[in-house]
Amino acid sequence: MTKTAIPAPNYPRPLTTVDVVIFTALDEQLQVLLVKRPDGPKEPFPGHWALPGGFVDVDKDTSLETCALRKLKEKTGVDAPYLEQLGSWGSAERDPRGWSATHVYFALLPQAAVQLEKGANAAEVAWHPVIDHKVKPKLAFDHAEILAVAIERLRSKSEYSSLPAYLLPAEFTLPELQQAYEVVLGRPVDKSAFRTRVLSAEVVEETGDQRYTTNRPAALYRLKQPGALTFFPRTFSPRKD
Amino acid sequence: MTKTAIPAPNYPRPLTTVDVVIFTALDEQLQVLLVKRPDGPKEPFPGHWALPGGFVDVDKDTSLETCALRKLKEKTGVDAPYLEQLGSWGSAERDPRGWSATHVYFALLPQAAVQLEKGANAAEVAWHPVIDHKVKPKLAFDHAEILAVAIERLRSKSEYSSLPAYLLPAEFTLPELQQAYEVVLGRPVDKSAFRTRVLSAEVVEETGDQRYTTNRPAALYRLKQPGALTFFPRTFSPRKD
DNA sequence: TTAGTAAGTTGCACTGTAGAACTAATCTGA
DNA sequence: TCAGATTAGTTCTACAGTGCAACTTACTAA
Repeated sequence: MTKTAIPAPNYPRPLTTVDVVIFTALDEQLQVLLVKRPDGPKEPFPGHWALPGGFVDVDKDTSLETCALRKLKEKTGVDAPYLEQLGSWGSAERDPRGWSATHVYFALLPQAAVQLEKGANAAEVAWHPVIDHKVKPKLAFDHAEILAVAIERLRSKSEYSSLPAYLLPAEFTLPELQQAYEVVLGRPVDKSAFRTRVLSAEVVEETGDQRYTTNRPAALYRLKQPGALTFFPRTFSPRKD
Repeated sequence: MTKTAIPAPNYPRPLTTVDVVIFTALDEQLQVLLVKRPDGPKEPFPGHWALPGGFVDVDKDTSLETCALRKLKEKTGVDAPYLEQLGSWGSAERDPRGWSATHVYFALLPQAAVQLEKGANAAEVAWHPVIDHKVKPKLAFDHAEILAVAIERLRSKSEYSSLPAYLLPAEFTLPELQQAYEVVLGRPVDKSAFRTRVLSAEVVEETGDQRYTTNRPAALYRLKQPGALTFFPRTFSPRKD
């Protein structure tokens, strides 16, 4: 409490939680991080898979976003190169412990960066492939609905922005970036159109190095504005003036 | 409490509120509905203008969205033809009464439908023109930041969707719709490109009637899918197959 | 009947994409 | 050392959607 504090009215308060939808690209598939909920008679959805998250700690967390970053770091051990708010879900019924509202964030991670934390109070943590806007296991709470919205947001935003680049490490080749788009969008993308789009939008810049694999080497690029999204030109396109 | 209820952990809980950003077009300007906060020593931001909103009532409100609809109706007396979640803001500092999280919705209304409620517990309620992503008065809490995000969302979504149509009554002419876009986007829009866009995207359908004013009458249209958004074709355009 | 005004159409240049066919650089195995 | 396979990257053409300007149409008002 600060010294300017004003007493709050005494209404009953909903439970406040934060959940994070964490995406990565692995085995040429879009995958999402899930945790297994603990067993026990007083636990909601015991043994179900769920999105990582939990209660806001009004002492530890100064804001919803720092709370999301904390939960992300607890499960993956990394800071996400991209974190965005997805929305919030709240109702009397979604949690058997009472009226609850959850604030959902989604993050994109390069697979290489991640070392899943299985120690301590972390229950089982695993990547699950996203197939047809869903994962295989039945999820706890309303997390299946939340996940579907997250996937839809990721897909639609990838149609006109640099978002899928955050599934890759800081340096990548254009064919790798194209594949990230294809994994997210779930369809092939034309090579030449893709290259002109990305290069003319000035999304990336060359590092000067090349990646040598089994065939012709590919030029390496990095994002011009790491952490930010670049948008491709849209309709109602800008006038000349 | 339902009979399947599970006891909730005893953490201290943040305050939970819902705010609504209500837009309309009036006098060829984008305008937003604001309410004046009550005066009093135990009131935060006394006398400041603020977005309409307030605490979630865990007895009256079954979900965040019904709570938003309730607050909308309290201030305007109407059901909004369009309501969408904008996001949530939560931190230890944003409200002097303690750690609070607000869930923000935004709504679009035709001016004609609205009759501002000034009676009862409603304080002063008024439309304020949006100029340069801001309103004139200094707003309470972090509402200036929230409003800026709402305006930005409205603008960017209007670039590629039928969103501005919800600023108009159910029946409208194409020049009226074009003007709604111009008010929201803050720039002129080419007439012929606009018409081909709107008509080929099948956003609207003719009612068969015409609006007679002082000159050549204009054909009346209505939305083909009232309540839903239609999107214009975007980049990475669909393949032929 | 004519002038004025707003609704609606037409034609052309320009931009960005889809698609396919091409060239370039490397590795592998004979 | 050279041929074939493979992946990186380029070029060319057709086409769709837009920006812009000039045009036609339908009404009102004097």
